[in-house]
Amino acid sequence: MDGYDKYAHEPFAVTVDLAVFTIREGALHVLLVERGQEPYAGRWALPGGFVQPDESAETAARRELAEETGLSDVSGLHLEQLRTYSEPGRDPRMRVVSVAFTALLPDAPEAHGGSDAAQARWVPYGTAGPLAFDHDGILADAHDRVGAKFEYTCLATAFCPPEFTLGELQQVYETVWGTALDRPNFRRKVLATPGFVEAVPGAARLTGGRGKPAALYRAGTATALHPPLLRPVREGRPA
Amino acid sequence: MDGYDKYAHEPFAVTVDLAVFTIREGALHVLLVERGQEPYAGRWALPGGFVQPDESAETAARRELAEETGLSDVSGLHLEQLRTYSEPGRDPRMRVVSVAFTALLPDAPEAHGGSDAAQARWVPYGTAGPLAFDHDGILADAHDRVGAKFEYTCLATAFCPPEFTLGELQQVYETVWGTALDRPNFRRKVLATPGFVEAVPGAARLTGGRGKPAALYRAGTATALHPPLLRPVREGRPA
DNA sequence: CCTTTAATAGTCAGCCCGACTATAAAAGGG
DNA sequence: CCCTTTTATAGTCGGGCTGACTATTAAAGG
Repeated sequence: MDGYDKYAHEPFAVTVDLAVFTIREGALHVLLVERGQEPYAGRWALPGGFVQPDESAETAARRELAEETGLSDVSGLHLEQLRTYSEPGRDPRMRVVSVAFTALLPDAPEAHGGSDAAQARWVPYGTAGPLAFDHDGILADAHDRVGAKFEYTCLATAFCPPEFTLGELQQVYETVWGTALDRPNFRRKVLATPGFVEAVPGAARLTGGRGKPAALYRAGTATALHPPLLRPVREGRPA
Repeated sequence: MDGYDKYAHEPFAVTVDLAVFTIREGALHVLLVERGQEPYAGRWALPGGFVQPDESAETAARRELAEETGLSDVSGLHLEQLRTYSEPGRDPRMRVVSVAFTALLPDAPEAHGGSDAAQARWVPYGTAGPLAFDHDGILADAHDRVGAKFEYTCLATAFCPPEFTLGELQQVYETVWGTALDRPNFRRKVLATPGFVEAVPGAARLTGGRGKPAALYRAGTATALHPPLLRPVREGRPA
């Protein structure tokens, strides 16, 4: 970081890009916006925007998250820096360095237009055509990261409402990993991990579906999973 | 990434900062440079520099790595993006966004001055006083990341020379984790993981120390560790 | 030649986990 | 009202990984 006298080149624009995930009807969805201008006019893209002079990338990301989702309070949502994308040609207009973030939402509020003219929409993961810029790569990296963190953190509860059943938590894992899990074993593992979930004192849900009503749980205080909850190895076809 | 008409603010300077680790005489060392100018004149700092207009942050990081270590070929070294630091006040002179990287070196070539005027030096991890800027935090984050990745990747071989003994590999783990490991169990685990290490055909080292000569191994082709090699839980005092 | 040192081999019990079966408690249909 | 369906929850059993530990081998040094 010495040698500031070298500062004799064009400066950079710094943006944030957001990969915002939620689960709707048992399927993983991503928040996308439709671009109205060139380049990539009409293509879908990750929401994002410029970092303002007085804010950090994290602050900018949370501000964009609030704007694009229309939620009034995004302070409790999981927001995590993914990595920074800085290839020289990634934006044809100018030199843009983008700090990518991943966010996880429990329920899916209908995306509203936000302050920008662009329309924001929830799209099932994998169904959107090629995205603008290098956003396909960013989105894939974000999905990989979330899947990997599910193994050794309690992150999955970020997809759940404040109170949830173990069946719902298991569906979150199955949706993100794309794998079926054994219900008794999943239950045993979650309950055996101290601080992962804690039982809600005197309640059990019944009205919802048919079948025995499930007990309700809240997210616990733990953040890491020791030992980890490894996803099953798919040995059918080694990818 | 829409709304480029908003681009009506001061631009950012983009730099890379490097946390370069190596192991010398059984102790973890970090590459640091001494600052010659204000601010933080005389303080130690992580090596780094500006990203040039025609290069990505990764390219800039590898270029800086070559300059600061004096190595002619850094193409095979492990270099990994850590995260980006963008707090508005982190550099008192101007708005600087820094992409931090972590690098791992097998042997420790004596640090030479590099192209900059600043002197580069290997310093035992933890012994350097408060570093310049927010580099203490970056260095701590890098150390955490390396320790965590040792659990579920084959990254530890990046600290080893091309051919090494299992005892040396174990010392790498013990140095980074700061924990003692059981030798037979470590050996069993490493050899049971396919692709972690592969035996060198017909060689055994003898001249070095007294005791039975150890077999030599090379880094394998595997990159991930399934199941992971978890570091022992220190239950003496819960940090 | 004996001791020291370090690598390697082997043993054994406990725990976690995958696979599986059994029971409980609701809804729905005849 | 009973019986089936559905889902949650409890329990079992064997294999594999792991921590703790002991034994053997092969060198160096006095």
